[in-house]
Amino acid sequence: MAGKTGVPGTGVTGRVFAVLGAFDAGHRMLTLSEIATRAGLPVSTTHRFTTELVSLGALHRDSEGRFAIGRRLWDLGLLSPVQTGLRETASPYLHDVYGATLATVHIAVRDHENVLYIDAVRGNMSVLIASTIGSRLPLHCTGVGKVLLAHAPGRVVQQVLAGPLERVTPYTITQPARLQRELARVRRDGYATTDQEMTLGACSAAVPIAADGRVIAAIGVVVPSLRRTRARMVASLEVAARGISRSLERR
Amino acid sequence: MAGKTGVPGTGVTGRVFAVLGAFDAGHRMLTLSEIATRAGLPVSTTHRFTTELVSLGALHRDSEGRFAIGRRLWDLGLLSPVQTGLRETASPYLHDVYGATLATVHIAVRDHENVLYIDAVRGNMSVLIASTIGSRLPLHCTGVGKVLLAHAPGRVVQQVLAGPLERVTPYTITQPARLQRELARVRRDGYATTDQEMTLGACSAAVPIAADGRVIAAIGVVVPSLRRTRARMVASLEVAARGISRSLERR
DNA sequence: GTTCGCCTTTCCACTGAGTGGAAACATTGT
DNA sequence: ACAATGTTTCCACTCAGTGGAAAGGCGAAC
Repeated sequence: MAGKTGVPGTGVTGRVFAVLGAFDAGHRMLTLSEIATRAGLPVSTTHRFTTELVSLGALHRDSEGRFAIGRRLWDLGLLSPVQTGLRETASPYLHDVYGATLATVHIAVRDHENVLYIDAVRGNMSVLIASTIGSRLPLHCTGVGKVLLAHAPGRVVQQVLAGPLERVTPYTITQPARLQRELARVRRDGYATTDQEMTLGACSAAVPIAADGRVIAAIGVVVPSLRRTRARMVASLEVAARGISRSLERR
Repeated sequence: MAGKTGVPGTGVTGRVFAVLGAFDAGHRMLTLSEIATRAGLPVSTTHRFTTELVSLGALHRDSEGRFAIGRRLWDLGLLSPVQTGLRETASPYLHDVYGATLATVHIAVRDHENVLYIDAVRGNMSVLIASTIGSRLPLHCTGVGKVLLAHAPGRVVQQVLAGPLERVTPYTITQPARLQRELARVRRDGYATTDQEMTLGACSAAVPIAADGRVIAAIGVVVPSLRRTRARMVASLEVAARGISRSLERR
């Protein structure tokens, strides 16, 4: 969450990225000295960098002198390959699921020991929700996270089971053994669910997306309750997941 | 289109961005020497930069040694503020329009003398289409472009009318006077249309999105023909545009 | 198998680009 | 008017960045 304060990184490049790294989801607009503090750099150095970055379009400076990430970086980010193909392919299918369920729909990939949301469709009046596109959440307490973890290499599973399982809500699974059983269930049944394990009042269901026989992503829905709708949700998701897999393979 | 070859930029920062700038929509994966050439830098220098950028997560290197934009930049790009708020707010409304029309739906802002697509919803079996998220197209031959141009500062309009109006298809408007009349019509009627001016076989309709009394974006649809559907398309778009404006204002 | 050509990686002596403390400047609040 | 805080400019020092060259790899051609 917090933006890696300190650690100036070895070269100039590292320091430039320390400046850029001062920005995060909770800090989208920063003043010069805030950047300096958060990046762990002297003000004058920071000033020089920001000035140059602004002239390069990597940063934007508003009329009040505050900085924000610029369009140039937005452009560059969109060229990141892994996501691009997947997102564009999956997007229509996410809408299909949304249309069928009116639930918030997500697609996510695993990024080390986190789930990284790469796209989302949410209605006008959907539930709350912690996840936005680009956000990272723990694997063990989200629907898509459980799916991704269940199909991750053993090494990763070990690491997650070993590292403390953060208790996000009273319902979060924090016992390694229980999580392990849950993961086995996910592999057996082909889908994962959560019940208020990440956000109170929110349940989720998720299924894997395969390509070349490997699970590369997961799609899921978030709803207030799964009581009466679990079967329908899972069915919708499975249809979409198959469609996405098929689209990915013919190219 | 092509990725700014040469121009090493003054400082180290400039050179780093020359490296990153070697990537564009047509060149998402590059080898070391390709980057060096496109960035106008010596190979050894490029090598040093790329190595450092990879370790920072700004670049990704695949198993065959080719480079691509990394996740770190994807993350950063998503923090770019202008788009973020607008995109998230508009997204559900775009789906509404898609649901009502089954046409490809776009939202775009003006970026200098281009239209910059910031989000899109397209169906499984939609028309072709040149625009992807993040792509820039001329203002004078797209629906959203005309809307944005019609409400742009006089200075911008002058510049576009003066600069040669690129003929993209045989139907593209290339006479300044005719474009000017068209813009007046757009302001009067509150919507713009195109008929195969950007892509053969594709027509579009678009309306402005206002915030604080200024036009800040435009949404539009792309369809094979507007003959029988123009009124419905415009109506759907107007409802969505009003909704987006309202959502933007209460915050 | 050998050779050629291209791409990548490592090395290192040189030097100018980057550094950051300090002081001047601007802005805001009391 | 004064203090406090944030921003910008300046400049002497030096260390980080530079890039030519050579070595190492890889694959295609012969």
